[in-house]
Amino acid sequence: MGRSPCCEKAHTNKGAWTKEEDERLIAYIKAHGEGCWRSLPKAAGLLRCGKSCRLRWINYLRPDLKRGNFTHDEDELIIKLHSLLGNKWSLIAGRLPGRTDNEIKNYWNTHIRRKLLSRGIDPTTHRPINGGAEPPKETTISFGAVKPEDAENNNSITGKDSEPKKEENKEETLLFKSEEPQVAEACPDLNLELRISPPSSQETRPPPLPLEAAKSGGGGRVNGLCFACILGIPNSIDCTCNNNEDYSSGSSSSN
DNA sequence: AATCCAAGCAACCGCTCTGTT
DNA sequence: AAACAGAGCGGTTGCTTGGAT
Repeated sequence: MGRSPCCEKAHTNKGAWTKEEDERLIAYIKAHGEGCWRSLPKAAGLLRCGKSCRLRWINYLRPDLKRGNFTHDEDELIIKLHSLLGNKWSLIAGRLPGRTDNEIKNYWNTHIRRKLLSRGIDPTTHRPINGGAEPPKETTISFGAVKPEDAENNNSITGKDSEPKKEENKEETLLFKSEEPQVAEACPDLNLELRISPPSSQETRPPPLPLEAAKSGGGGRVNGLCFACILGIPNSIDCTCNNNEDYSSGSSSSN
């Protein structure tokens, strides 16, 4: 479609990053912020594509990255979120502070997939591998902090598979027929009527690690917050606590 | 000790989405 | 409304490393 390339490939390095490149990138971002990725390489004196710089920063150089092994709790949370969201790695990563989408995606493909298979669970459908073919049941997942009036609006989308379409205007209620009745089986403690908000910037993230909440299920509370609020889904119909105001005030800046 | 193979991870590629003109 | 540019996402690739033979 005649799109101009994101960079001039002939004069860009590829492959593994050198320490010097890392240092240049870190120094530049510390001094100027993340800004415009397209122009960053030139400004920083890097012979790299802007996309490459962005990826390197986000996946490896960012100071708030946790790195290291995933804990058992993180494993379980990833599984539950994946059963709800599918391969929406960035959304899943948004609920795991210090983890990147790429990291989670790799971890899923290398560890969790196998783990689920060994449990006799299909990692794609979260359904028992030998399980029967139950008819799809309707599941509601909502994205974004839905305003009451919006919730009333009929802007629900009905789809067929478990992969809800991307959020629209960050406020969209998705109603889809899940082919995954097994979600309830795999996670009987999860309230499937969830509203998932898009991941926001680090400052506006929900409180870290909603692990206890995930473990305790939809009804569980951590620090007085219900699971919906901990997932960054204030004002949802699933909210069972009274922290909506606190929450929305701190996480209103959307991306 | 050398070779082979599989697993893990970093990085790339192509596509889609979103904002701007 | 259409075209364009930039950013972000998900799938895939390929290199590195560690264990097995």
